[in-house]
Amino acid sequence: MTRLSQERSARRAKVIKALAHPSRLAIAEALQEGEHCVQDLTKLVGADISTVSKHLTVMRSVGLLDMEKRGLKVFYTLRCACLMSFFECVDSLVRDSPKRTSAKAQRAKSGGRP
Amino acid sequence: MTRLSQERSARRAKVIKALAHPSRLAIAEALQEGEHCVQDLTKLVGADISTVSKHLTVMRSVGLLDMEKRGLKVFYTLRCACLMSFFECVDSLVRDSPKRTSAKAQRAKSGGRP
DNA sequence: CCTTTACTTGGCTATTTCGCCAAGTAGTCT
DNA sequence: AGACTACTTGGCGAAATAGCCAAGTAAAGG
Repeated sequence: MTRLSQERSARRAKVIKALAHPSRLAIAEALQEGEHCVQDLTKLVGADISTVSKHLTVMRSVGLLDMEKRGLKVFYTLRCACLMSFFECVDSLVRDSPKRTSAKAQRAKSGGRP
Repeated sequence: MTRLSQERSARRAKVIKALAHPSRLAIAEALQEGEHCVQDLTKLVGADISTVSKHLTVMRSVGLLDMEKRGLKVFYTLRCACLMSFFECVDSLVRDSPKRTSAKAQRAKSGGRP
């Protein structure tokens, strides 16, 4: 692997990691329909507000979100219009994954003597 | 958030987590052009073969990959045809993310008195 | 049967991530 | 100024991840 493609994978991984958490996915989904403040998102995911704030910081730090303070509230918006199609792709995997067996079981299946 | 959408986010997160690592992204990218055996992928990512094998197990366990043993070698293939378009989306974020400042700096910027 | 090749698994430590509580900051309102 | 609301940050223990080495398994070939 070239040095450049290593760096590319590292940069991509940072963004994808920032998405790879149930609460953060729920946040991303909620934000597709428009901006929300931290309070709303906190109710949505049902965790401590400090936890949610840190999730938002993570997502913002990789460029997934924008923030804007208006009065007391901070509104977050999605910067990525293409998430839904990816989620559909992920969901299709979730749907039609065969029950996955361990490599051990796999070996037994293909190589097993009767 | 409903119980059902919590579960959905959890399932999605598992798949996305399995992608959220530089080596695993490199593997996914290599496999888009066709199957590869563990040896090849090990050379590609430049880690111990046991490490690569574990990465492959993770990816397979969430349905991203299929494996097939032929002779001594084990060939892995991608089960997800839609990764490239997602990567392009991620890359666009990587490209045009403004240099992200901390919330502290952000506060100073918008609210600072001259 | 013994060796070699290709891969997986176990076990371990080091690092990272998660989530809460407590404390701090920033606006708003009286 | 003081009180209140909305968020962020620091800190810390618990849990998950990552990587290596060593040991195990499976197929191929002498």
